[in-house]
Amino acid sequence: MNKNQPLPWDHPRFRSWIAVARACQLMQQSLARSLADLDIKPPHLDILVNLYRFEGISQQELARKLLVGRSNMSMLLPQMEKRGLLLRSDDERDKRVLRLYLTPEGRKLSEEAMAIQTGLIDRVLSDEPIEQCMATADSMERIITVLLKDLRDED
Amino acid sequence: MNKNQPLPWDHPRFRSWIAVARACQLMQQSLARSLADLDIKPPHLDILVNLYRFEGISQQELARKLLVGRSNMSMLLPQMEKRGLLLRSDDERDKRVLRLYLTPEGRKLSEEAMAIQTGLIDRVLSDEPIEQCMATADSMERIITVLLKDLRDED
DNA sequence: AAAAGACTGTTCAACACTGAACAATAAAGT
DNA sequence: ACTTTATTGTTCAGTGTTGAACAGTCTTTT
Repeated sequence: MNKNQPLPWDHPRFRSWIAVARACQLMQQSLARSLADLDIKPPHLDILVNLYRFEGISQQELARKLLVGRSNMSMLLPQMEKRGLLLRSDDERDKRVLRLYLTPEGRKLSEEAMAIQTGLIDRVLSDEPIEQCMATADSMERIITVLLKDLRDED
Repeated sequence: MNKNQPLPWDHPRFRSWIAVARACQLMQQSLARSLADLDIKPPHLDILVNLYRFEGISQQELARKLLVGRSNMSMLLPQMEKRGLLLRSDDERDKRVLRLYLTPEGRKLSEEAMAIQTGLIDRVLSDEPIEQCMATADSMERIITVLLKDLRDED
């Protein structure tokens, strides 16, 4: 029976991925706590970071980058807009889309939040050699490519 | 300004971790689709795998392993019990705890689900050299240790 | 032009997860 | 023995996320 169905935890790639998933889950929880001081949660941070980097992005593009549904953005963004963190302005060329911009206040909060995130990552990864980090990054980017390709093929 | 606040994406460990998180998110979504055939979701799989491995575990211990709240188990387990996948039997030494056991049906479903998960991981990671996988696993396990220590220190 | 199809953002009902309050039980302190 | 403190599992209200249905706008086809 163990011949027909070898136990997954004897499988190196399986073990390896389980560790990745667990680490991610824990990091997410830790990040959530660290961000509580700024009164935002990880999803808000993801939004802020992407607006910081890609000014004028649309809600749709943002949702795609974050791998979430459009409806999710429709819930979070107005709430962040009311809080004065960002602006949603009509695109004149295409009246369907809303283009997103950080306010100065949003930009400031983004920087604080990114500092917290970077600090956390730095502290937790401080024992990992930099070459190992880069090698892992390369691996993960290849994996992301494969998975994104899967995703597109299913439509 | 870039001196005072260097942009995170120029920071190797940051970039590296973002890639890890993204890969995880995508893998989770892909797994959810693959599991749909068996009519279960990733949280159910996590439960099944742990019951498969640690027979007679309590709900509390299970929740701790999965890094979720006890209330979560109180929601999912009765529902899986009704489906005939597992049994919750009283512990005689301590009448507070419920000990969890897979039924034969649950065991069968677990094996099918694990086969699906292993297959997915294998396919997606097939291009990654095995040594790289092991090195990443070591990294991640160190990271997990650090984060779990954090978690304990906060109580 | 007109019609058909595609795309963007919104709404809503369904479901998932959490943390706090709770009841039952066990363990420790007095 | 009795009281206090801890632990286990449950319930519930609050919050987050999703996918489907929808209205408004563009694009393509005819």
